[in-house]
Amino acid sequence: MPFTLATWNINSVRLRADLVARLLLEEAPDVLCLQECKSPVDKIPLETFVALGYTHMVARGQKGYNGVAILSKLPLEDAGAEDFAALGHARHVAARLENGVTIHNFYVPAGGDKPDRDINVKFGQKLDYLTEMRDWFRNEAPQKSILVGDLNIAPREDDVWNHKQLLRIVSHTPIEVDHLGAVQEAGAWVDITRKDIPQGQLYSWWSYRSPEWDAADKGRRLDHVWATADIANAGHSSRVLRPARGWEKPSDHAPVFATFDL
DNA sequence: ATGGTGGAGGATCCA
Repeated sequence: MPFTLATWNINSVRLRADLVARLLLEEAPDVLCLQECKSPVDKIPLETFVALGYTHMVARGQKGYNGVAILSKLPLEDAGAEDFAALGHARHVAARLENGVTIHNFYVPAGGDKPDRDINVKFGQKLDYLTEMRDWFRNEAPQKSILVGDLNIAPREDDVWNHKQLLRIVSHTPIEVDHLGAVQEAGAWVDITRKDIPQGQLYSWWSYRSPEWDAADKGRRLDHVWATADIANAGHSSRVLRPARGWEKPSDHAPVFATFDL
């Protein structure tokens, strides 16, 4: 049966609870993974989502920053959370569906402005976070798993609006792309979005600082859906809900969808 | 090299 999942960096789940509700109403994914909730778990407006049939949630939160949540129409079991690089941040949570599929929801550190760990602690933390993700998946050998989230890296040339111009911009530097590739390899993860949409420019994020985001289209594909081979080998399809970037008071990210034949 | 916008929380920190 088809199973539809979406991932969305919401940039404050409390400020944009109405946008989340709109997405759930109009698109009705089975599961919605949110990042940057910027809220303690007990202040997430769960009633709004429960009223729309999303009666299950697994989340980790903190005041003001970070925060990840998995909303679901289907029962979920909390499958834990990791604190890679010991940052003390709510950047990961996992949940298990009754069919045994595990969902990992990640918000990888953005990494600051300068792509040099000697002068920018945040860049070093981002690389360390990815290295610990890699080591963890090397030990776990994930199966029947889906990994989604704002990974804050656009790995391919056609994942950014201008490859050459962004080579020294955090999110597209070769060292970040290498680190992300090592995570992918360690878990034998398949990039579902790019399996389904292999050709052409594809973005999920457009900066607030760029007016005319739609016309200028200076985007990056920072939001990802990966799956292990047992899931990826069955049928699947993907899309980016770009219009959501143009909704009133939008997040700077658009939701990424994947539908699997589970 | 710089600044551009937006969220949290009430000064800056973060993206």
